[in-house]
Amino acid sequence: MSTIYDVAELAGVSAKTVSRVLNDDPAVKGPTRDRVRDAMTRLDYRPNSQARSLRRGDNKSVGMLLEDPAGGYQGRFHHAMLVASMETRNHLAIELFTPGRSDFPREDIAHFVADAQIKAMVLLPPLCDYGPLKSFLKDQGIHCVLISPTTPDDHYPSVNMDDRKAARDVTDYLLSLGHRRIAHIAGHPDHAAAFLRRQGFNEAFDAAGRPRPAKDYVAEGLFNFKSGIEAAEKLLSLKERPTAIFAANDEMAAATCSVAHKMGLRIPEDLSVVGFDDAPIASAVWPALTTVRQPYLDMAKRTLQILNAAGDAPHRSDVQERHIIAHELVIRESTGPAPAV
Amino acid sequence: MSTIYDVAELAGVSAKTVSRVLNDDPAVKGPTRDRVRDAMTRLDYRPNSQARSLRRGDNKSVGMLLEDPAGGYQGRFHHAMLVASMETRNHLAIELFTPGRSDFPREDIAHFVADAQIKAMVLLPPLCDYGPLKSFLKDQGIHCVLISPTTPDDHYPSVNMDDRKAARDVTDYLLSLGHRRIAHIAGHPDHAAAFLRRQGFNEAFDAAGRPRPAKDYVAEGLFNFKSGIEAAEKLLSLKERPTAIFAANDEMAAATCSVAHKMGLRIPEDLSVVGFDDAPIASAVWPALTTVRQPYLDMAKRTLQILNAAGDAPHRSDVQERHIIAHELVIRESTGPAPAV
DNA sequence: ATGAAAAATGTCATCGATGTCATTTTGTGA
DNA sequence: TCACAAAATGACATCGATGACATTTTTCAT
Repeated sequence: MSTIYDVAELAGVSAKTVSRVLNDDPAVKGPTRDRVRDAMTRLDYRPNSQARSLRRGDNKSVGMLLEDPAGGYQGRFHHAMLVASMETRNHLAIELFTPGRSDFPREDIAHFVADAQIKAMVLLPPLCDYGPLKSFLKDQGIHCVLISPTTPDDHYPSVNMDDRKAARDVTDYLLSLGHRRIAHIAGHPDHAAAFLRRQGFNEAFDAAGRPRPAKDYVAEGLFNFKSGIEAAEKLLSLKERPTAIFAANDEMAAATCSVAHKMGLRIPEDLSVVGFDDAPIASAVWPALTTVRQPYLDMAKRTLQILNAAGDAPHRSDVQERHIIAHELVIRESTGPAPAV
Repeated sequence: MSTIYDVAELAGVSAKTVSRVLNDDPAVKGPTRDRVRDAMTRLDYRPNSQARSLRRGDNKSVGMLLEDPAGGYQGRFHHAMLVASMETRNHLAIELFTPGRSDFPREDIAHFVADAQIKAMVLLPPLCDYGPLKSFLKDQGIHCVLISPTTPDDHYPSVNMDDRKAARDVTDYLLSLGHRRIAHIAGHPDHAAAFLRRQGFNEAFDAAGRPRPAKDYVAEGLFNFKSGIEAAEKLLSLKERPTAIFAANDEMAAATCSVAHKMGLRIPEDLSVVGFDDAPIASAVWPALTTVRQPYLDMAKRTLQILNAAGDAPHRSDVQERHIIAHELVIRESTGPAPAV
């Protein structure tokens, strides 16, 4: 590997001048700059990032604690962060957080932060609501961004999507298709998102000046396939059978489709189904699900913007910084006009 | 952040001595060592890893190129690598490889390697068989380990599981349960693993001194659910219906279960089904699938062992280094004794 | 008790880049 | 043409750790 000195020698300048070229210092002009550039190319020179950040004292690594880097929400957000950090040239360091093991692996985390020279940390649900972890990081003076936390935090900014609004959009859409008998399969009661989605669902009726669906039109699910099956069976065997079902996530929506098919109902002719998340399963099932796309990539990009900008202005702890990223209603084949009565 | 000098001052020794304690140099003894240790604790000192590897010139970062860090095989291996690298205290750096974009992102990869100070790279299928990438890395002098490559490489060691043997184990097991009409759903013809699994399947019959299954007992699949459905439908409508089906992966095995159920066959009473991979779907379906567990974690551990040992002895290019990691047959509820005729 | 070997610790330079400040070169107006 | 400010470049110290080598302290045989 060639160093800045090799380049300097080849270009016939001092190392400092090479450094200036590297950092786009406007002081270096014309022919000198070109000679240096040329030498860098010829030697296939790459700056040593360790030496660089040792001297500068700064650091571009962003850390992320994950329980399951490959699965579900975390997996999809992880992917988005990787894409986003390629663009911003941030380095993303992943650490597994295994809550099972010992009470709270402070030592591991401290080690991780020091070892990977972490500048800041990204916390996803449910970790972003885990008090001991947050206060530990606060003590260590580590900046964080929280992704869709249940409770906002005074010290750290958060990046969210608007679950309530998204659920309302879904419901508005179903209403606009002429549906009047619209049921909801709610998510796990421990998740704030489940609550907000249900709220948005109800709100749409209020705004449209229609009565909210009867109590038996809202079934309790747990965000998984199995609970979706049970909820759908309950809803679809009501004497006033709904013409549309909005499930709080795609897995339960897929379960709903499967129950409907078993009962001989056609989708979307007899029943419209909407999911939430735009998880892989949403396009894998037939018919492909109408759903809400979680704006993972935009959330990841914003997260990095926040982190890269941090330090420019000190954080004001009297302002809660909540970033709301726009979602998108993805209309596929599982929804259609309400059946004629 | 405190430095080695702060510790030295507090302990009343020189920085070098602190360094010695850090590196477990046996030269430092008794009270001195204790004083230093104590000072480190009091200051919550963490060595600066950048300074350290700048000086040492070595580096513990292991790079991994992934197309989809969250999905399928790559996602599971990624997870295993994260677990394994926590133990060995290696840092794992992930870079997305998006073959779609431009012909071949040499510049991105070179940048990644330099920027993350990569010591070595781990390549998964199908990247580990991608010639241009491998020769590029060779030119850059980067050490690699290939995971389950289709064709072994003279320059780089590989870590594999024995697909042939595993398939044979599955088939032996089915034979031992008394099954005689055993069918196979093969995998995607482009994958070496598909070929090897089919080979192992056949071999079991040879070894048992039985005739190999008729040609129509081997259906061609593509490793996905849909192709599994079609293959299973074909196999289960043969007049001599098989009593056991060994699918080359779990998705196709799950598809087989679903077809069997639709036809009113009970599993395992009427039909035994075996998958391969022990993917999440294997335990998600009912009944849970008997399958072969890919030894992801052991493979990941071995990979890091190889990389951490590399450099101790130079690589001999006349020896192909192939590491075979033991798999495991996971017996669940989808297999049982052959039905009485 | 004494000297030499062994053990413990310290000094200084160094890894590759960049900040500070000094020096050289260039450009400008009289 | 010359003085002098401005622009371009360079010399040197530095970030935090460790290697090479020097120095001090201990140990032990005689």
